[in-house]
Amino acid sequence: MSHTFGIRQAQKQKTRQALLDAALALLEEQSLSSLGLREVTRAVGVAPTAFYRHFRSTADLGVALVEEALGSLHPMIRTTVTASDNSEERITRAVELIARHVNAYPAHVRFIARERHGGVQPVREAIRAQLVRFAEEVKAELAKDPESEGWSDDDLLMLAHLYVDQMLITASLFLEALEAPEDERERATQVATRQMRLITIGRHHWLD
Amino acid sequence: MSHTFGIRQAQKQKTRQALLDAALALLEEQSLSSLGLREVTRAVGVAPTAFYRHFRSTADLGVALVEEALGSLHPMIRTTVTASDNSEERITRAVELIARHVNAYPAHVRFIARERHGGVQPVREAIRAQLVRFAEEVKAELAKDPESEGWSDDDLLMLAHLYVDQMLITASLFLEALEAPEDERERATQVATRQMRLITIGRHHWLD
DNA sequence: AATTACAGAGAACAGTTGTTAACTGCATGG
DNA sequence: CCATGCAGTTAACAACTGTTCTCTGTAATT
Repeated sequence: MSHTFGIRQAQKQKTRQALLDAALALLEEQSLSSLGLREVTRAVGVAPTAFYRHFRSTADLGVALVEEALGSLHPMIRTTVTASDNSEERITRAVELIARHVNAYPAHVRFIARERHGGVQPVREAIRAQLVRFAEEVKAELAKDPESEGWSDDDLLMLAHLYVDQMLITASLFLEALEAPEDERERATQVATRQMRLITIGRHHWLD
Repeated sequence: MSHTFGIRQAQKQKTRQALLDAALALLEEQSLSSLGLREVTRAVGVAPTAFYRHFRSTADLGVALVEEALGSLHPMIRTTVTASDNSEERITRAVELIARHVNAYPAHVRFIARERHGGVQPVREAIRAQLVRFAEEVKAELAKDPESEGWSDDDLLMLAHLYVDQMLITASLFLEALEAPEDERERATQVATRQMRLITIGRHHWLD
């Protein structure tokens, strides 16, 4: 589908992306449920009616933003949990990776954190579905680890969700400290690392 | 201040509360940043301009809602962490307490979860400040526990924040399952309990 | 070369919004 | 008992919203 890219299709996708970018920028200071269609088109510089050529409504645009934002988050989560010899090293690497991602895509992270419990139901559901997929991937990755021997499927999924939620909390923590002085960001890193470590310790002794 | 309650003051507080209640109800299907002043007054049945007698803006009303919502959450959190002999029993009691609170004040819980990362800065900050206070209380309660011997202040606070965040996650999980069939709510309880248990295990072995 | 498809523009609509001003009625304090 | 304070009303404003319909230019198809 859509393998043939004429000038036409290219231009359409270009303004579509411009609408998504403008919306994401506007959403730094408000929620999706208050984002106006005209507001977005005005920021892009196109007529309000052009919006309908790409999205049914701002809620529809929001769902598209979920795909974009969590699409970019996808590789991060997988790498985070990938097994390595030293588990302490894995933790610090994971936290650093999250910090790096927040620095690279702050608007995406903010959008997900904000709209996960936001006022637009289709968007909430889209985020929830993606997070469930993430948790399943994390579970599969955890299952490979020899440390997961004797774990039930339910417990693995429970731990996976705990990790996913903890990642979001950490990302949101870094986001709040984005423009803060260096020492506060360092403090955030320390807290996140220790929380992750405590969870990992709990994982080690789960089967006692 | 305001110990003398004439008929006048009583009526004022009555409509003020009516505005808060109406706003909270309207916020079940949208975010605060899209809540209109007229929308609220219409729901209460007063003139739009009456709004200004109580709040400067809807953001101001939001801050007031934070106090109300987290005021009712306050006793819950304290009881949750209160020490008891059996730590397993403490966990199930805590989870049950959260479930009970969500059932009793679903709108409050939804509001906090939604606006914690929402689009209105003063409200975000108010929630953050309250959660910091909660974490400090939890830390103080944890410090009393003989199990906290040898823990640094930083680590106690780190654990306290982990507990507070986990409570919010659990509350939000119960909220999503509020009108779901019984078996899904039971599953939510199981997941929440086991996550809490894993954290507690990590806490037990922290000083190894 | 002629025809079609379609992204985007333009204008107009009914309805909504926040905010200001001047008012009314009544509980309160002197 | 009278004067003041103030919660709530009424009316009006300019600005904004989402949506519909009609139109235009041009890339794609035949």
